[in-house]
Amino acid sequence: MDAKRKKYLDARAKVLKAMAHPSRLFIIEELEKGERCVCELTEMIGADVSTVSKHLTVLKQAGIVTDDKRGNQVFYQLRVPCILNFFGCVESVLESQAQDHAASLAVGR
Amino acid sequence: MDAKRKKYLDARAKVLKAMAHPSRLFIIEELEKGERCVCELTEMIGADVSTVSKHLTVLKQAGIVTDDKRGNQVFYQLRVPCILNFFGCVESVLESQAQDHAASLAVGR
DNA sequence: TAAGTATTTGGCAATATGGCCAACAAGTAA
DNA sequence: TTACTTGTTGGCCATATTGCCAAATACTTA
Repeated sequence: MDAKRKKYLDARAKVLKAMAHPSRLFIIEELEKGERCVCELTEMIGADVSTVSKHLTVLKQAGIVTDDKRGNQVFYQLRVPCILNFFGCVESVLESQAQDHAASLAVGR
Repeated sequence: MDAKRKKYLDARAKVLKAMAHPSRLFIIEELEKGERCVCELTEMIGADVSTVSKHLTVLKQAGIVTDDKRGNQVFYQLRVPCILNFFGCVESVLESQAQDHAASLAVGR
């Protein structure tokens, strides 16, 4: 694997890694509906504000969201609108797992 | 966030997490072309066989690949053919980052 | 059976992640 | 100014990840 290929893979892995956490997926899905301030997301997630803020930093550094401070609050928004189409394939993976599980139950394994 | 939503997010995060590593992305891209044995992947990645084997275990447990032992060798294949379409959006994120970077250079920031 | 090849597993060390609390920064309002 | 609200940052701890080596397992072939 040459250096160019490695760089390509590193960049893509970084974006996926930023998405690969339940709270961060939640944030992404929520921002699909429109911008949200940190306090709203914190309320919905039910973790400490500092925790949510750090998740948002991860998403921002990965280039997935941008922020906009207005008065007291900071509003986050999705930077790339397609981000959720992205999940069609994750669904397929999950569905095929479910099928396997059903099949193994039927066979009695 | 209710229990059902949490379960949904956990399942999707798990699949993304399994993909979020350069060597595992490499494996996924390589398997798009057809099945490969562990020794071929190891050769291409240039890490220890045991390391590659563990990456494959991660992908298998996430439901992304399946394995098939034939004789001495174990061949891995993608379980879900769409897995690479999946990357259109990652590309968008990376491109928008690149644009920002170019813009900030132009402005002299 | 003995030796060789392919792969997985266990163990360990280094590093990264996630989440909480406390402290700080910035804005608003009394 | 003082007090309050919203967010971010630093510190700390528990846990997870990654990667290597060594050992074990499974097949094949001499």
